[in-house]
Amino acid sequence: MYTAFMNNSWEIASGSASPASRLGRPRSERARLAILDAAADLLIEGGLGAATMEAIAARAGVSKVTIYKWWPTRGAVAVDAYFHRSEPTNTIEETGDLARDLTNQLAKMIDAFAGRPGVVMAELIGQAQTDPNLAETLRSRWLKPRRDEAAAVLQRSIDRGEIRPDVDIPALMDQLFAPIYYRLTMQHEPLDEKLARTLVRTLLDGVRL
Amino acid sequence: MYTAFMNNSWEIASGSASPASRLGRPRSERARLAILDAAADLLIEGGLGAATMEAIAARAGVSKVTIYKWWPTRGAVAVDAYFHRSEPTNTIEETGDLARDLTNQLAKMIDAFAGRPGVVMAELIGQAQTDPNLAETLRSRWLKPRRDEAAAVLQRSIDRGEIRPDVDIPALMDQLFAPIYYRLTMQHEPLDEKLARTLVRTLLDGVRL
Amino acid sequence: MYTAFMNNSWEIASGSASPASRLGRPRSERARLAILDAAADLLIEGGLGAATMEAIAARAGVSKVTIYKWWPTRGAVAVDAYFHRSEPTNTIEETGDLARDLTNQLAKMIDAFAGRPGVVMAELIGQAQTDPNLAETLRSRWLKPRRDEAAAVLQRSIDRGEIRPDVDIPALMDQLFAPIYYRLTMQHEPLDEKLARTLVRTLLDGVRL
Amino acid sequence: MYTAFMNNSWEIASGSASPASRLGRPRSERARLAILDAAADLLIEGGLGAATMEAIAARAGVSKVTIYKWWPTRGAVAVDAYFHRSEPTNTIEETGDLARDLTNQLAKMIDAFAGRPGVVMAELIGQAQTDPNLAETLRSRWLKPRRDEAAAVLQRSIDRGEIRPDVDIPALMDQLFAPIYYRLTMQHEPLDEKLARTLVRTLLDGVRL
DNA sequence: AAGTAATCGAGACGGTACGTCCGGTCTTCCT
DNA sequence: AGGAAGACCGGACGTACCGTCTCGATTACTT
Repeated sequence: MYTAFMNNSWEIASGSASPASRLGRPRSERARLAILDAAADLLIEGGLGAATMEAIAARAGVSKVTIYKWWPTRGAVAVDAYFHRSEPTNTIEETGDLARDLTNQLAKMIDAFAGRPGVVMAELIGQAQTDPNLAETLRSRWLKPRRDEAAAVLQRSIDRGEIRPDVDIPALMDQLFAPIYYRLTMQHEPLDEKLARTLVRTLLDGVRL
Repeated sequence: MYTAFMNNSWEIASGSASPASRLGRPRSERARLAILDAAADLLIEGGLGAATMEAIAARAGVSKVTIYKWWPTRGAVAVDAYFHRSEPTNTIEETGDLARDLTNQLAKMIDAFAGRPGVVMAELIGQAQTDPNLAETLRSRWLKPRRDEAAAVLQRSIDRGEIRPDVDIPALMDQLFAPIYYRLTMQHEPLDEKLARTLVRTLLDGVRL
Repeated sequence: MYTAFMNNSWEIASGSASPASRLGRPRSERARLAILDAAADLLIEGGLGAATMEAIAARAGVSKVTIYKWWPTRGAVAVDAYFHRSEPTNTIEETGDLARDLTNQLAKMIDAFAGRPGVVMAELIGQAQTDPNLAETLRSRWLKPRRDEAAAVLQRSIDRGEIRPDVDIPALMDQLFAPIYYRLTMQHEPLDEKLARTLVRTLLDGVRL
Repeated sequence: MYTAFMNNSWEIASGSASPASRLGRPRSERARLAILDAAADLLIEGGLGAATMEAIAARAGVSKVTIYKWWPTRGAVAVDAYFHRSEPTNTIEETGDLARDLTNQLAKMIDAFAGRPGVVMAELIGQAQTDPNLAETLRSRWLKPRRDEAAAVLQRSIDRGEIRPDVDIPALMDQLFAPIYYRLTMQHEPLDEKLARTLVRTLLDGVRL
């Protein structure tokens, strides 16, 4: 688990780090940012294939060892770089209208996957198939927050008595989110915002006459 | 497009081979099978990472050039090897009970993804993110046949007047199949046959009270 | 020994070939010439390195097997091709003036080694270091005729009483010819016709005061 | 020019190494020697053909990249390995007797070319026909020192008034040394020490009655 | 005319080595 | 102790030729 690395900023920010960490030369924040920026640039320009450890090190003006010191695999640097650039946009305002709120969240995600960032996310997911650390990071830092948020919206709707109380919430989440990732990775159908409305409507009302 | 390579058996079987193809030493069927078997074995044993061109060549007792002659990338060999082992099982009997038929098909797919073959498929999907040929082959040889079959089942149900005639069939297909691939690749929830029933039920009836 | 192959033209010309050779399809003279021409062209254009069996076959419009049928190594084809283009020029007129006759022969050889043919000969000699067949062919078809001719000139001079009768003729031949090959292959000094005069003069008169 | 590589030991020995060269991990002397030893062994055992980059790397327990880092071609490694084993023996004592001194030097060279080392040298010369770097190295590190030494001996003899002062010294050098290389590479006559005496005698006194 | 035999083109094949790339690890000195 | 520089081993890559091997087609001579 290298999620610890993600918390570095936090550890550094907090003044009361463990006494052991106060020995020797402190970690260079300059190097950390240079690495993340270099990796992010490479990801955007040439995808995951271009973001080799060597290329990142060269571009960041940093030695390879420094990268390995803080991130175990190239996938780890890549996710961090991805979030370094695009994390902020993940909260959503809730109106109380279930269909509208869910549609909004899906549309926001579809929008975030347009263009290069979508390609990069697809490649990260691809890489995660052979990199368990990367998979775990994607789950905990990307998927879970979004699922939790939607699940909360749904739960509140259940509480309001709009939804059958016996539903399988994780399965519902999948029926909402999975098609987006599926189209992102398989490219068999276009990934546009119309999809958001269709998914929510079918989920709520079904297709049976 | 290397899908042409997949059709070799078909092309050869059909009597109308191009006259040019009768010149020179014919392709060695022995080598073709040895390659596919070696690749399939390696995939099962060690995943896509183990199915190196060199390893396949060594195990098949074949030269690397012979592989490159017929498949452009290791992904290409891998899909062919995957299908070489597992293609037959894809048709489904139709009973006329929509829910039952769809559930059966999903359950069959979930079953096919249990164990090593599921891991391999996940890795193939992962690899497809950086290998457009592989992506295209997966779409045309794996996804499409299954989607087409389910779509036909759904269409007949529409014709029988059981389903709203204005539904977005591709989106429905995604709401059925995508969660399976999503759980296969992201591993955030278990992929078991209970999921099949839940997906179909929600799709047909919705969750609204 | 593939010197037999060199005699092919002779064998073909002579009507009374061995009875065994009269069975089956006769050797294609067209292919033989196409091969030699292709090889010679490649030698001139890109040296021995360019005259691969595959390149020769492709350029001659001939299958590789046909070449291997008649020549065992690429060196063999190369010498034959070299002679195919440049053999005629090797006889010399004798005037009876020893110094003049020897100088003429050396000068002629130096001239033959100017430009690309010299480079090709150097490469053939180079290749002969690891190809015994090629070495033997060079000795018997190139070196020996020239040495024999010069040796005969020298012998007649001995008979005329101009030269010490106890000389080591092979060593004399080497002291005349070797410097030319040495400069051709080592390139440490220019290979020009002035060298011919110097070599002959020193050989005849020595350098002692 | 990779002769620079040959001088590494010298450059390192000299105290004035460039400041840049003190950065990073220093070159591994262990690897350098392992490579040269492995190459020399392979040369002796199987000639230049056996001294592939892969074989050298495997035998030296070194990666191919490390070899390519310091030597551009296999010829380059081969010469270095050759000299690594046999360089020391090249100086000669001078007695003041011209014939004797020259004969001694030639005999020493003939002796050095007996057995496997002679074969290897012949192959190096052969390879040099298509490898300009190798050719240059042979000239500067092998031929030139020996020619310079003999030329100095000759010059002193001229100074003593024993030899015609107008002689073409390079041509004389060739008439002495070339026959040895010629017999080494063409194998048309035996290369024994008797040749040394014959060459010197003819050079000094000529053959004219 | 049918049969026999060798040749030829095309091109697939196993094999060896090539020169390169990247991953991870290491060693050195500098800060 | 952290970091930049960079050398190092290992493994795989994709390519070039080699020499061998099928094929089917052609071209003679022999019955």
